[in-house]
Order: sequence, then structure tokens, then C-alpha cells
Amino acid sequence: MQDPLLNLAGYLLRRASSAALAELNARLAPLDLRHADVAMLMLAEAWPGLTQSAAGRVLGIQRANMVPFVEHLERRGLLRRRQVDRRSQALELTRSGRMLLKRARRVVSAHEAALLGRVPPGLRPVVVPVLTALWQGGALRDVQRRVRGPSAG
Amino acid sequence: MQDPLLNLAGYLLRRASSAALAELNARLAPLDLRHADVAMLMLAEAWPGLTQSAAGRVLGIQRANMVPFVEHLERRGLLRRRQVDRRSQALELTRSGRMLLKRARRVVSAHEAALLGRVPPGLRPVVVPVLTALWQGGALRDVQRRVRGPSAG
DNA sequence: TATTGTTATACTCTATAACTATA
DNA sequence: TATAGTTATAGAGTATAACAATA
Repeated sequence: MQDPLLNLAGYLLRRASSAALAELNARLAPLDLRHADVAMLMLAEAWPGLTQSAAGRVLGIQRANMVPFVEHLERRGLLRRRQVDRRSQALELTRSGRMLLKRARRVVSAHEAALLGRVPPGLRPVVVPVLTALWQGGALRDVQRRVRGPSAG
Repeated sequence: MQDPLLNLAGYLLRRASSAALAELNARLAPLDLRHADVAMLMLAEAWPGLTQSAAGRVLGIQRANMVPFVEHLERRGLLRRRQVDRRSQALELTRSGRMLLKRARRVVSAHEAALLGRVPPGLRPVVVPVLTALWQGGALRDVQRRVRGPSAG
């Protein structure tokens, strides 16, 4: 009798995700970063002027939880808050944030290579398409809409 | 400028997993079950005589965390503990556990169908192989070894 | 009237250390 | 000597409700 869970996409998704996450966090530990920190830094670099709550929507982190999260990155001197109007603040990388992100990027690349390396070569090209499809058909569209604001949808 | 995270398998894995998990938990809510409960029930049914700590190894749950987890299922009358020797106890479904599992299985199947349904038909056959590969190349072997006990590897 | 940032809070999940009793 | 179950505890991550200030 074999494990009945091993044929369930949902179960495999959870186990694969949790294993990959633990591995990435271990790889990032020497930089004193967690996976979410890197995601935030990458996002801040790619989307200059991105607002704190907009970043939360993209990353799937609630406004309330963004406060201590961003505070922590700011206290480490990796991120800066710039007032956009009197209630919104844009997130920007500091020079030190950009330098650390450069190193983090190499760690992430190695991690990605390790992940892909576990997949039979013939299946590698479909990994990202499959995961993208599994994460809602309309994940990309959702993100775009959310960044513009829920009322703009 | 587009989201640089959307090309990262690790990121997509995490988002897809978290979305799927939330969806499954919502589907299971009417049965007052969480995803891990169902995994435990399915495992107990498939592997009669499975020990509590062996179940923890299969599910990736630490011994310490198995205690309140199993206790909860036992208090609900879904699971029973049978003493194997004076330190090990096998987990068995009760009649009520088997009945609830039957309903849970239908929910899981619907969830699986929804997940797969988001994937373009041509890619569906590779979903499970891709996820299995991403969850370590040797996940299956690992589980087998862990069930027999670490010293038996 | 809706949104931003914020505080406070609670709940789930996970991780570690230590203990006992047994194999 | 290693393992099973247990207790206690701490840390993430996440969720909700509410509030003031602002758009």
C-alpha cells in the first residue's frame, strides 16, 4: 500500500513549496535575509515609486502586516520610505539595499537552478507555465488590478 | 516594467501553494476540517497500523506537534489510538472518521479538479510529475526510509 | 466615501529543548 | 543507545477589527 497523498497536486504543491522555502531560507541565512525580504527588495527595485500598500497587494501581505515588515527592512538600512502625498509613501532601495540585493540575487539564482535541476530536462520548460497556471488562471491580471487599486477593477 | 518575481519557480510555487491551501481550507470548512486533518485521515486509512510518530514523518509534522494534532482528531471521535507496544501507538480511523473521510474525499476531488482545470489541457499530465520532481528528487524514497526509521536507511 | 498607514490582538503553524518510559 | 510520546515554549506568518488622517 502506498501513500495516497502522492497523487494529489494540492498536497505535492504544499510539500514542494514548504521544502523549497526552507531551503531558500537556509541559503539566505548568511545574508541575514528571509525569502519575503528578498521579494520585497526585488519588487522595490523593479517598481520604483511603489507604495507600501501596493507592495503588500502584489506580495499578498496585508497592510497591517506590512508595517513591521517594512520597518524592519528600513531599520536595517535596506529600504527607505519617501512620502508621496500626505498618506502614501513610496518604498525605495538604499545603496546598501541595492548592494545586498545583488548578493541575494545570486543566492536566488542558485536556488532556482537547484529547483529546476531536480526536474527531468524535458519537463523544465513547463515548470513556470504549470505553476503560473496553478496559481489561479488570472493571477497576473489580479496583481495588475490590485496594484491600480481594487476600485479600478 | 513587470513583476520580476513571476519568472521565479520558487515564488510561483509559494503563491500557488498558499492560494490552493486557502481554497481547500475554505472548501473543507463546512466539514469543520483543515487540510492537514484530511491528510492524516487519508493516511490512517491507507496505512493501517501506522504509528503516530511514523505518521508525523510521512506528513512532515514533528513528533511534538503531532500530540495536540492527533488529540484533537481523537477528541472529535475521528481517530483512535491503539497501543502497539508500551511506547508506540497505532492510529486507526473510527467508523465516524471513515464516514467523514468519505465526504472529505469528495471535497478534495473537487479541489483537485479545480486545480487541474486551471492548467491548459496539454500540460495537465505533467502537473503531478513536475511537482513530484520539485519536491526533492528523492522525496518518495525519503518517505519510505523515514517510515522504517532513520536508523534503517 | 474610500484608501493609507497604523495599532492591537489572536490564531495557526512550526521549531527546539528537555523529560520519561520504553525498545 | 536510540526511539515514542509528551510538555512547555517561542517564533514565524497570517488574519481581523478599529482608528486617525487624508484623498
